[in-house]
Amino acid sequence: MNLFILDYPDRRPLHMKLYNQLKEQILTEKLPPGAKLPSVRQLAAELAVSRNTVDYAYAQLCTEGFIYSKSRSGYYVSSLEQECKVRPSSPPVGLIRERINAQKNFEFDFHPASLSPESFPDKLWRKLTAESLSEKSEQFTAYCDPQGELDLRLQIQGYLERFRGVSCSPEQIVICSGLQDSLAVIAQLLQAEHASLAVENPGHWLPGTVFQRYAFTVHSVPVQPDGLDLDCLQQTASTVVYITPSHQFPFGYVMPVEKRLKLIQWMEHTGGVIIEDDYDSELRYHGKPIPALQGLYPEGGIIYVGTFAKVLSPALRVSYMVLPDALLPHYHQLFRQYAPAVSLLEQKTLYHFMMQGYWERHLRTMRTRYKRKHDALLQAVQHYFGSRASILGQGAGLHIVLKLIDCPFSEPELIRRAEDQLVRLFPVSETYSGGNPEAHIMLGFGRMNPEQLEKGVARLAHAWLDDKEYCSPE
Amino acid sequence: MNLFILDYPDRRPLHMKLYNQLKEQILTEKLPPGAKLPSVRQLAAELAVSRNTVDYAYAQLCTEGFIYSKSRSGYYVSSLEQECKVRPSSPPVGLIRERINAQKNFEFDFHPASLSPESFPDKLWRKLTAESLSEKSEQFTAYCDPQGELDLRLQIQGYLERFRGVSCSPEQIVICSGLQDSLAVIAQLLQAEHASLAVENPGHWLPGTVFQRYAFTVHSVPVQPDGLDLDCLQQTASTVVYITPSHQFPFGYVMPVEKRLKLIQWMEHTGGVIIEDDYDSELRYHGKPIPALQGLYPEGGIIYVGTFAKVLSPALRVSYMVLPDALLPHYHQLFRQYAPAVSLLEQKTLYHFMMQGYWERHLRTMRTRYKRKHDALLQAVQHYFGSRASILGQGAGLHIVLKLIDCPFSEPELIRRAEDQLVRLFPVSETYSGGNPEAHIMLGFGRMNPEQLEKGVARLAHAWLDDKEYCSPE
DNA sequence: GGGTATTTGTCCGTATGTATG
DNA sequence: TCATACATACGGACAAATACC
Repeated sequence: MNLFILDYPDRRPLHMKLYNQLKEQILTEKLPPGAKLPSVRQLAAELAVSRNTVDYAYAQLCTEGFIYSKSRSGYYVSSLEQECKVRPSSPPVGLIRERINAQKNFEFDFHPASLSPESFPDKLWRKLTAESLSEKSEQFTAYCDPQGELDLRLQIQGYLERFRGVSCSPEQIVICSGLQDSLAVIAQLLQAEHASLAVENPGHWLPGTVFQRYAFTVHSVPVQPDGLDLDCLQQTASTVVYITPSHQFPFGYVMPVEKRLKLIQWMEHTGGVIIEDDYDSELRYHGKPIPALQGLYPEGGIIYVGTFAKVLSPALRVSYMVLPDALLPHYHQLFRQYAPAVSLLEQKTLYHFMMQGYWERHLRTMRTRYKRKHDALLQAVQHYFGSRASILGQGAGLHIVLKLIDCPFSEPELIRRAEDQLVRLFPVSETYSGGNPEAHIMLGFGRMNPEQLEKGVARLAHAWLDDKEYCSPE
Repeated sequence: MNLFILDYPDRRPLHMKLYNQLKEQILTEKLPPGAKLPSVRQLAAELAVSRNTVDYAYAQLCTEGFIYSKSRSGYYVSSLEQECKVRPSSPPVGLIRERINAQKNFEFDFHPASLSPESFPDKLWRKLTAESLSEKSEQFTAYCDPQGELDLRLQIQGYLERFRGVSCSPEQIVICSGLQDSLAVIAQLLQAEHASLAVENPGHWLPGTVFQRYAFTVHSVPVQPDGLDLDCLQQTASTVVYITPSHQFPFGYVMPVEKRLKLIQWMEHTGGVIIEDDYDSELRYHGKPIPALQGLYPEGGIIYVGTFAKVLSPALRVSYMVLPDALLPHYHQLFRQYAPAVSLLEQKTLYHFMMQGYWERHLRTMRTRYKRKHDALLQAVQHYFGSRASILGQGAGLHIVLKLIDCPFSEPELIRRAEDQLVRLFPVSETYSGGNPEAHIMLGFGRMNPEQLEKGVARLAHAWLDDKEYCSPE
């Protein structure tokens, strides 16, 4: 008789333990095909459990095909020609974990796109996920709208109209899994009629990379404090341009209305396309929020791209874009048969989040929270650096840019010195197409609280401004 | 059996809805005095609610004297006096349901990739999501591993090794949001060294489309009953080939071992790459499961692609691929800075699902469930079509292919006639690069239950085999 | 070899613990 | 705190299959 042990310490239920042990014995052919299992009563008595417990385990094995029941006779092991080959167990695993853990333990992390660690509404999200799962769960057994759920698109449309001045219909909205997904769709959409993209320099590295992989030629166009250099843009003869007009990345410049209108003129004359990335427009800490470029010319030609990554969660992978009406037929032609990039569950949960008003509430909460952090960082920089540094891109988003005055160190050296003080920084140079000409440093303030920000800046001042080296670099 | 409907939108608790409906039926004597009510278990299972819910309703009716319980026997309707006959109003409940059913035109849906509507484990998923959200929710405020969470990749690695004969390390695994995502990554990975892709004809339309957008030349290679025509493959001079060797789409051919080895030889000689799509390999209903091609040559050159869409949910958007070691450096170079395509929450939940053994259990349950449907469909086809049709691709997956013998109708005509009978079909022609030469029809059996399948096939026979038209088409 | 006692699968109602809101 | 709902445990009742006399 086989021995089963059920009373080992484990929080799993009895019937599951029994199920697992039986399955194991069947798979290893200790219970060979055709073998008769002990009767429900016998085994229940032997193990001192209820008959139903055994019954449940048997029933599960039955529905899964391991055993079959002959009524009023007994349970027997099926002859399964199945995958039961017991292969040699997997190779050593712990090594990979070590590699990950080997990373430096920083005390201060100025990541430019990290959010406040405690800010994700996990309990609320759990509740809303439960709601999403309990309604019409059969939806999860079929393919869904490749453009994204209509309910969610309606919510986003309303939000964009009320808060961002974006004018569109829900049919123009496409749910994406992040900027790279949006850009890939856009590149495929445009590649029939366009072949070159202009991007900001400095600017986000991603758009150029994505479009290059779709065989676009990518031109870097310098950015001035009022935004993209339009003369340069014209010289490149690009017909598509990617811009961040409301909060230029990484320097935070805002493109004034005159320039916006000129850009739209350029678009009209060249038949070009503007990709407007409004990535952190929600976060402005003083002054009026800048309405989206798209609202100035909703007739077409502008593709608006937005995300939930900066205010809600970057790990949830939900973003959206607004396509001009003229592009919709081609979009449907190319992507009608595709599947959406974002899980239906996530979409439904986000819909509930927005529909019940939590999104706008969360947005307000985050804005005041980040404003506190933002102000604390500015004050700390002012205090520790004074006239030795100037600040760019303040008043919005999740990071500022520090420009060191008369700095003797290169960017790598600055970062190395900060790391020695267990401070993590992120290079601006990667946003340049041709190196970081000046000593610019990005300081993200999302992750740390005001006290940490203050201490972090103190560490940086110590790392960089040690008077001896600073005043007399050799 | 009386029918109770509990899931109409109403905030009242389930047991109260049930109580009201039961009382209604007793008062109207649809349940006459002395009638035995369905057992607690039976009714609970039928309504898909907890036994306690039914129990509460019964208990309430008991204390109010509508029914009485004979212990260890069942519940019975009491013989009521006359006084309670006053029941004028009946709530207008079913109207909403009607509207929903009204917009659904088709009575029978043979979608080839739809799953069993009730099969998604929504309650379990809710529990596991709750677990995922309560542990380390600060992870949701930062960007995560673009390759996918290591824990999840470990689970997938173990599963692939034990069940599919795929031999790899977790570092080779990449979590993707579906086939198109996997293919896009692969195309970018290969575009530096390769320029042409061979696909099966007939076969899935997606791979060719995706690779074309990455500037690949796509060659269609005919498929024979033992798989891809290797001579044709060689003539195309392609260096990358996409195949479904375990269950060729859509015809279900299995590539025998000899041909697999020849294909590997081809790969070695040409330095080519094989993309093996194992999309529904989990679902085999008789005969030996076919181990993955990758296991025959784990040294490299084969990219293995798998998905959770066919067994768990197509709406959840999670799939995975296994890259050869040699491609990993290039992969990291291209994608290290990207964000993952799949939400962290979904990844964590799926990890818990696999880690706690639910995945393998679910898989077995689904296998037996779909086997029942598969067998029912085959039997129905045999019964209604007999020698007028032959069946391809049986014994696996979620669909079969029907080949009509001496059929006078074209594929569009067949589909139109089926639609007249409110039966929804999906064309095979889209899988051909040059039209559907014969009267092939895909019949997906995932969505319907055995009874529906039987009726659906009867409708098809009626639509197509009406003897007058069949024997003498004008 | 046919009736009978026993075994066995399969149903039943019930009680308690726990998660959630 | 309380109601709701589900998961997990329990032992009793019955009819069909089986073993035994």
